[in-house]
Amino acid sequence: MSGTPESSRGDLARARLLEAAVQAFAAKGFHGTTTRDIAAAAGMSPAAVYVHHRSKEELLYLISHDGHQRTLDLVRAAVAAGTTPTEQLAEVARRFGAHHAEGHTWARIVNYELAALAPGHLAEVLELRIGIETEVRRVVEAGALTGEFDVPDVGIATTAVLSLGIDIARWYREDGRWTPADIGEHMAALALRVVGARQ
Amino acid sequence: MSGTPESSRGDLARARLLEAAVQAFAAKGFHGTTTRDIAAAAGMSPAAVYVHHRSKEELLYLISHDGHQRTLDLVRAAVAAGTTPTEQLAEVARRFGAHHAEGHTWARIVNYELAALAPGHLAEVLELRIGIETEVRRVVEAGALTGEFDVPDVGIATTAVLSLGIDIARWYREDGRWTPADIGEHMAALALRVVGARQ
DNA sequence: CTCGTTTGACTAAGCGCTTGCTTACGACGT
DNA sequence: ACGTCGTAAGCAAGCGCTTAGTCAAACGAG
Repeated sequence: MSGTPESSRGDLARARLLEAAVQAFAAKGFHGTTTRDIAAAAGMSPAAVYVHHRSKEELLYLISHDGHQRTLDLVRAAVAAGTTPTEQLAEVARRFGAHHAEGHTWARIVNYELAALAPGHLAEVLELRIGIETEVRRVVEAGALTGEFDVPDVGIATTAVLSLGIDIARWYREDGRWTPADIGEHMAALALRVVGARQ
Repeated sequence: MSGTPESSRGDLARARLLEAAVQAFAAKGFHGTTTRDIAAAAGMSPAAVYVHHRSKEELLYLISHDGHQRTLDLVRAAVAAGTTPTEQLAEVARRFGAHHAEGHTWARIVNYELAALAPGHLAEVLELRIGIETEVRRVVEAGALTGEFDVPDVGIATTAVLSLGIDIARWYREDGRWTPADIGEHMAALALRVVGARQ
């Protein structure tokens, strides 16, 4: 019991290393990053990584799991914030898009470094991904059922909405001319067009 | 002057190594792949890689450059195959989508391994990417001008069309329920919705 | 309050292994 | 006999991770 559990000396160092790993993995990929890179970016010696984390892969897992969990929570909150499928889909796309622009750094890791996860960790993360996809699919299905949407193929429409959001992590630049909020608005409009929503 | 230039012994080995590199880079990423992986997949010794190619990075460059060039050619041909922006955009999305599904393996490398290219090679490849984007943007702009399309933002619409195609490389599985041709058809329809084309 | 002891954060050094790539040298078709 | 194609062996560098130990802060007995 030494002070608040969030701000102990060790926890701070752990978070600093994690943030350094996020930047490095996003810029150079998991395999392109060395543990010495991470340590240097955190202003510590190479051995410090192993004081606070079990392995380089564990750092990736922590980033990936946390990123997926937060995204799943965000999507569920967006669905809960609307009453009709149209409202729900727009809100999901808006928040999902803004989230991926704002957090494009970790989003790159979350979406493009899955292959570097250990089998057990990958399985855990894939379940969260299925959860995210399922949430979106349900909204699309509901809209198709009420006739609000016109979707030739629910799977393609779901994938397309997710694609538009995920791919933001690939093309987004902070010095570009759109803010995350702008992108969220555009994504909401695009998602409604993709599902053929009645205007 | 020894036989056809395409089928000499050396050229065959070169192509075999290149194909092995495509499979390996796509599965494990550039930095996750070793030159021994590539040699083994081509059924040769580790040193054989360097008989036919200058470096591991050169293999990536050859794959990336060729992939981009073929995509640019494909987009230009698709534009030339239509007369109105609506026809042109549908054809671009159709061929672009089918191409990315059919060639999802190299498409992963082409779109997600840019950071591993040497600076000079990267610059060359980025110019081809700009060419591809420009072709699509011109069609979107033309449609907006004729009133066939309803686009609040040309940049976002262009990016969205490209996103839908590029992201196929991430999610496409050969054992899924859509063929590349199916995906091409869906992409054509989705692209028209994205730009608000009059039906 | 004092002072030896404990605890946790951190590092210098380095271990065993793998990496991209090179060198020296055979094998084989023409 | 010659040039092309290929390999066995290995080098220097870099990799993930470990070990042994330093140091400052926290602690508890007297």
